[in-house]
Amino acid sequence: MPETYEELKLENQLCFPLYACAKEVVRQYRKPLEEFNLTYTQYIVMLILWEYGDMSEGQLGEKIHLESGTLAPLLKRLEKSGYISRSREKNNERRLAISLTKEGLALKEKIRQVPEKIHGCIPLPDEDLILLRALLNKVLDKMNNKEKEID
Amino acid sequence: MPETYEELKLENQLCFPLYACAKEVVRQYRKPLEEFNLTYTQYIVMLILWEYGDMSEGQLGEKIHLESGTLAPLLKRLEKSGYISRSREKNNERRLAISLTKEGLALKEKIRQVPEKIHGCIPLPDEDLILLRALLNKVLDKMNNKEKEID
DNA sequence: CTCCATATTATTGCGCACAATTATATCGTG
DNA sequence: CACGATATAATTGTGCGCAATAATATGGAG
Repeated sequence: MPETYEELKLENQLCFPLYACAKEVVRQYRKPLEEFNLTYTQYIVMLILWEYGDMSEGQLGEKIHLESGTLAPLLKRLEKSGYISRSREKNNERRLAISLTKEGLALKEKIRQVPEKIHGCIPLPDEDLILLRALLNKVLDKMNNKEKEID
Repeated sequence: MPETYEELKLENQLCFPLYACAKEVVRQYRKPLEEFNLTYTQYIVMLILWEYGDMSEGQLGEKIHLESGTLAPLLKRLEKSGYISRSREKNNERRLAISLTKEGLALKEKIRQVPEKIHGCIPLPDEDLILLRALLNKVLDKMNNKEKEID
């Protein structure tokens, strides 16, 4: 009986399409974000701040699934770009308060066209996109809950 | 009429769950791959070589969606680990031939348990996983074809 | 109040990712 | 053959991502 190693084939794994797809989508965002001087990850940070308001670095890290090793320098760059300000919280000087600047808030209006542009680049009917999004959100939800159970 | 910026909410976008999910999955792979001295991307390279056989750096790059800027140093590290060898093709010295070593081939047998382990970490019923995989592969397929149309 | 444990962020080191550039080999045309 | 165009890979510079560690602030027990 020949050995086919089915479980190692790319087509039969989730890891590769997820990896490749994520990279492709990030690539699509590069150009439209360029004019705003934002990287993809910085853009996600801005989305979070717009939606949930100012918060500490740690809270931000939880939402975006990033540690301070990545977030700390990234936030410094966002501050340099003028979109956020970094300051210690008065009540607890360990915490770093991340606040939107006036420019950061104003960006929200200017950048609205971007998701629309990207949407046009992803070659799948809307119903498939909705399904895909739902499945991915489901995985994230369950993974988040799993982590909390361990605590 | 209040402005809700629906199109900028995380839940309504594909980009964020895709980004976060991909990161989480890569994270799951880190530990099981550690004992083989492989990173996630190196693991994908090995999967490609096992499935399709030896090829040039450029061909590999097409399959994994990576440029030489990433691939060149990564392949040097894989060579250092003993899993592949790098040599110029006789017929065309511009091309870098990537071949599996004996250790690289042997690894295939040892590593078979890994996908199984990961599968257990992704908290979704099998039918959802199959659907998710199919949707992601569909996006990749269409994006690949789109690129080719441009040429 | 002191001291130790904990919380929070920053730093360092390594590897991935990519754009831009450089280096080298090959190919085609005169 | 010579020379410019193209193909292929390597290098450089910047930023993301993470583990490990360091630095600083807070809180609690005695």
